[in-house]
Amino acid sequence: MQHTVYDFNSVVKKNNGSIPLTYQKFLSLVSDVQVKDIIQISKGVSDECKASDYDSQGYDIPSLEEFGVNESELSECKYPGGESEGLKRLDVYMAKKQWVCNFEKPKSSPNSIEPSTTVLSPYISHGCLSAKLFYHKLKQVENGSKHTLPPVSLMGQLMWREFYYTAGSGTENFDKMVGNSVCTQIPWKKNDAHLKAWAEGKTGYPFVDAIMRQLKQEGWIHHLARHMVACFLTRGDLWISWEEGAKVFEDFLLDYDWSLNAGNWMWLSASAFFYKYYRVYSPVAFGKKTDKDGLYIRKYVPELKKYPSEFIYEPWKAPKGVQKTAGCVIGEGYPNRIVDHDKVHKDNIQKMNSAYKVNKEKKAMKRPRQ
DNA sequence: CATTATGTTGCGAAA
DNA sequence: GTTTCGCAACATAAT
Ligand SMILES: Cc1cc2nc3c(=O)[nH]c(=O)nc-3n(C[C@H](O)[C@H](O)[C@H](O)COP(=O)(O)OP(=O)(O)OC[C@H]3O[C@@H](n4cnc5c(N)ncnc54)[C@H](O)[C@@H]3O)c2cc1C
Repeated sequence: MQHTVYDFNSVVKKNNGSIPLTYQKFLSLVSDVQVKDIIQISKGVSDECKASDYDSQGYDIPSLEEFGVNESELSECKYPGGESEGLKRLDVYMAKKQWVCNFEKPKSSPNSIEPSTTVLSPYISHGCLSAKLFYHKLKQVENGSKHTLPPVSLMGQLMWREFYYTAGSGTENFDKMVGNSVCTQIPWKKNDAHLKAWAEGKTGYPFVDAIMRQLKQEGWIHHLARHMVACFLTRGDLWISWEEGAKVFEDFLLDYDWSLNAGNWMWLSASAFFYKYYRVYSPVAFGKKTDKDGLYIRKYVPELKKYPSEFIYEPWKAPKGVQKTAGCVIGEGYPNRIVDHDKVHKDNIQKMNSAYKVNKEKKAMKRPRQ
């Protein structure tokens, strides 16, 4: 039994003992692997395996009340747990043949009010939904029809998961920078005030704050929303270690997964797998592409609800009068920006540049010419 | 060994 | 309005 579609040990073996460092390389390694059918378990627990008190309620999952949680104080549960819910969700999406066959991840929206991707991740991460079952259902839906391809297709998404599992399983200290052979060493700085502002959704950048608040409230945010806030915390704006961000994600993501979280954080911080560090997300421009009027911001940062669309992504630019009319003065009802993106992101590109230089020199030292 | 093609998903100014 | 280029050159895999 395994948690992945492919056996990552044999993938690594096939690659002469080292992990594939690119997605395309990974795909080529698994291209001729026949994925076995899933095992159907239809029977219940057989009688001889049942303890004498099998039917007693003593082994039931404790209720929220027993954990000391007052259910009425919780916000709506958007993604209820369990296998039945996971299978139901899988069925809903697999029934949309057109949608699956046209799926292109980079074109999906990070800030739609309802998720633009499947949100199967919490179920897959918790073992409520088998990655192999997802694989076979997807093959079935794609079969015979024209469809998009990895990396952008829905199947491609599942392959990203396989890719990161392979990398994570074959790399020491994969969830850290130090001692991690695939991770570029970058001199991140500690800044507890900035880290706290980021984690609480109080950076003063409405799009970033909306995403962090959705994460806290609902436990799931879109992949590109993760890009936005991960870039902002690390190489884009705050220059704080990706490990700090990963810890916050671990606390709040319903779909938290050791390999996927660490791997994607390294990607976003241009520490591994992705290297074009001058591609920096703008907290003002990025969200506008898919949500010009900032409806998403208005939902998760309600103090800005009444702002005109012109200023919803950069409320500090609104004249005082407009701020007052909208019922929220910047610096009082909503925080001032903790950094100036236009300035710091340029400085940070320079810092990335020198970090890469140092790394290159170190690598050259380690492997002198034979 | 050197060279070259490729890479999920940036942005903003210039042409 | 659309395409191209700068950021300043990235790493990896293939040849
Ligand atoms: C900084 C950062 C941290 C992340 N941390 C996690 C995490 O802890 N757990 C987690 O499951 N995903 C993580 N992801 C990956 C990705 O964002 C989520 O898997 C995806 O958004 C889940 O939504 P979905 O099920 O609707 O995805 P879909 O687009 O519907 O994809 C289907 C499935 O493919 C897999 N998948 C999709 N995208 C990725 C990806 N980039 N990498 C690996 N597998 C992927 C997931 O299992 C997902 O359920 C992270 C991404 C970033 C940028």
